[in-house]
Amino acid sequence: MTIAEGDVPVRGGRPRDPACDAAILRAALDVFAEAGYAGVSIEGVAARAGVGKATIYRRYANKAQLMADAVRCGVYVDDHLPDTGNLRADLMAMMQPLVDRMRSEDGKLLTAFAIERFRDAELAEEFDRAVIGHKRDHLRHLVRAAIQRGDLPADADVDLIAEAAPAYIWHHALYGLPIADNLLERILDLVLP
Amino acid sequence: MTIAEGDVPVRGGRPRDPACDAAILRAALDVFAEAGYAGVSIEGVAARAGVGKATIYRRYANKAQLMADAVRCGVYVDDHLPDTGNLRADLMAMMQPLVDRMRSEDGKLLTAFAIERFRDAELAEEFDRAVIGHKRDHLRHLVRAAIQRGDLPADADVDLIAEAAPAYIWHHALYGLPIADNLLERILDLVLP
Amino acid sequence: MTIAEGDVPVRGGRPRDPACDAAILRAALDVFAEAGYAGVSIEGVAARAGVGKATIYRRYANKAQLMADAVRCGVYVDDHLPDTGNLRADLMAMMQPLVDRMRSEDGKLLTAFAIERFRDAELAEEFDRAVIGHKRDHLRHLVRAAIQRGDLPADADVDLIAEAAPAYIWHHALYGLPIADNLLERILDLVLP
Amino acid sequence: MTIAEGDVPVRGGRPRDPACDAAILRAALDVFAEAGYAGVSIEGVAARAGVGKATIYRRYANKAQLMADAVRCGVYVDDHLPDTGNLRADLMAMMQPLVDRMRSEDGKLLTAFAIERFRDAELAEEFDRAVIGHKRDHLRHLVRAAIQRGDLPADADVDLIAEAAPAYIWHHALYGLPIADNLLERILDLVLP
DNA sequence: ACATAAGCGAGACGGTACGTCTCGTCTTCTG
DNA sequence: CAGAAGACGAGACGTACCGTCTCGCTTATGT
Repeated sequence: MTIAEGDVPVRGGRPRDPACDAAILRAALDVFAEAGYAGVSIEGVAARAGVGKATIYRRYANKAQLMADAVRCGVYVDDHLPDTGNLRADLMAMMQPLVDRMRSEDGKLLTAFAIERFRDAELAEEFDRAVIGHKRDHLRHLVRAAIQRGDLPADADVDLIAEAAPAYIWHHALYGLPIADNLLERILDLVLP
Repeated sequence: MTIAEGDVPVRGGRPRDPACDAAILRAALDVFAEAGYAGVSIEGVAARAGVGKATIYRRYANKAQLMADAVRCGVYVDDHLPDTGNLRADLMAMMQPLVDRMRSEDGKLLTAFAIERFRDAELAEEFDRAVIGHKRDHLRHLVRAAIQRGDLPADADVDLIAEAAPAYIWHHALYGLPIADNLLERILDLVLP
Repeated sequence: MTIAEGDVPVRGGRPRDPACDAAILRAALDVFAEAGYAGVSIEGVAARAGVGKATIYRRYANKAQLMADAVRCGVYVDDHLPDTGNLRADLMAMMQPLVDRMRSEDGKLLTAFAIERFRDAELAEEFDRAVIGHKRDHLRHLVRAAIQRGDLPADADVDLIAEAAPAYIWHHALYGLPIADNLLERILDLVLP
Repeated sequence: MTIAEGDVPVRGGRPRDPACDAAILRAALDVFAEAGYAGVSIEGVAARAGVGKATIYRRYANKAQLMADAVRCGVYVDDHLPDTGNLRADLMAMMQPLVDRMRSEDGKLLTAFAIERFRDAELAEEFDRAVIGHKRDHLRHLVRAAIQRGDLPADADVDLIAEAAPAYIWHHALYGLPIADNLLERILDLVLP
């Protein structure tokens, strides 16, 4: 499940070359890391990947979709959506990988991409659809389930609790505040009873 | 301090037409509001401003500089730093104006400016020094004072409480989440006891 | 052999569209005839031809090359280089078409182009390389062969005899002297024994 | 009669600075010599002359007029019309000065002037009336006189013989062919018996 | 003597065109 | 049929000049 549109195993004909998939994503991330989003061009990615332009356009409708998928596959891949019945543990499991990645070398890449995401409505939409959306939904689901269980009061603010970790983490990243190892724990200490 | 390069009034030659300065910035902001950053083109701005392209390039080296200045000029900031001894009231007084503007037409502009701030280290530094910095400091000061007064427990997480409102507000703005009228109250309900 | 650079059919890739070749040359000549060389702009030609600018620049490096080829293909095409062993007949066969064209409506166009050729070193070079050069060479070759055969004395002035027709014809055209039907015959009567 | 519009010493105001006239023409000719007609720009000439653009536009409406005047001022003509009864000697005496100047530094200038002459009907008429016209007439007169004397056969082609030297010389100049020292002699050898 | 009027260097102004680049689509050929 | 190669129409990029228009100054003349 690497390619956004899922695999379309059309019948007949030569199958898509998985080596191309990889080469394209690899090249896209490399170029982005070197030159920023504005410096990415489909032609450049194609050349670097040793691939024809059509081979990219056969997979992605445009640059935004390509980059959204590249970032997802390259640095965002933990698609684990835990649901153990322990809200705090589930939130930790979901968000700690993001904190870790933000503290690593990938942090800068991720932040740079996020910023581009804000500038380009198309890119934002693609990325939210492909990567962020169902995580956000799951966060809300976890909080609501906790209320149902009685672990949170009935009038708890579902949205704010669910968004707490992303909001604080990105706020730190964007404003260059240090992201401590225990940042996530402190956030949850603050917003969970 | 409107135009990026400062005023270089060199002597000799016809002076720059201030009406052009205004028309360019006005047009840049208009186009931006309609089409987003990616939708801004120098040619479009020039046409809309009724100005030659050279008249823009005489002032700005490229789109990035133009938009940085446009958005900077389109953003004003008020500077009220209340300190009444009531933490919740002070935080409300400080942050509600930001919420209000975010909900107004200016919201897009403010958000755009923030994004540019993230991209441009120089802009970031200048802006933090001139506008953000002492607000952030004051927020921390208010929280610490509340602890001192015993209004907050001694082990309260100063940084997270102080940053709560900005973090949530910008998070909502950047991710396009609706900013409700009572957003600030809900945030304070969550992070203050 | 319409396009200057010869056909470079490299393998792979979509081949150049011959319809574009034609549309471009047609449009270039039309615009030139209407507005003169100075009035020709690549953008105008592209628009008139219903073609992207890049499609022209893919074929010609600049306006000079385009116009050189356009004139060659449009009004200069008789690439017949006769060599029958009869000097006078060969010279007649080579040059009479030019005289005829000079006497026709195309004459003005041709003259206008020649003048531009003189003003623009780049255009001159392009045109000589693509159109004039091998004709000039062939003229010299014919005269030398005639000397070899003994049809001309051994000390005949190869260059002047070879250039006689072009020199007189262009002289008449440029100075607005009437170009008589039998001009070429009179020239050859004068310079051939 | 140096400046196109003649001198209009209207009353009042500061008079035109003759030093500017000179500097402009000087610079125009210099730039022309270095970069050719197409390489001349008013801005370049102004800069080289140390003069504002308006100071040029006050004198000439556009580049064509500037260059026409520049080249006109750079060209002088001598007016010796010999008639000794020796056709060959007279033709030599009339045309050798032109050959000599064509071989000198002035050659480019003369050629440039001729080209401008072809483009500008007004300039052409003026120049033919003032300079070329009676020379052309005199050439014909000399040839006809030679026929009368029996030095040329009765059916000699007056026009072609009379135009031979100008035609060949200008042909060489315009096409960049080398103009040899003995070019004129060779021409006369060819067209005179 | 001093207002009037124009010339002057400098350079901004609204434009046009340049030649380059990338976009996303479309053909053709090769494996 | 997938893939590489690359042509295609479209249109923005940043640059260079065009010819016009202020600026603040200088330089003669005509009262």
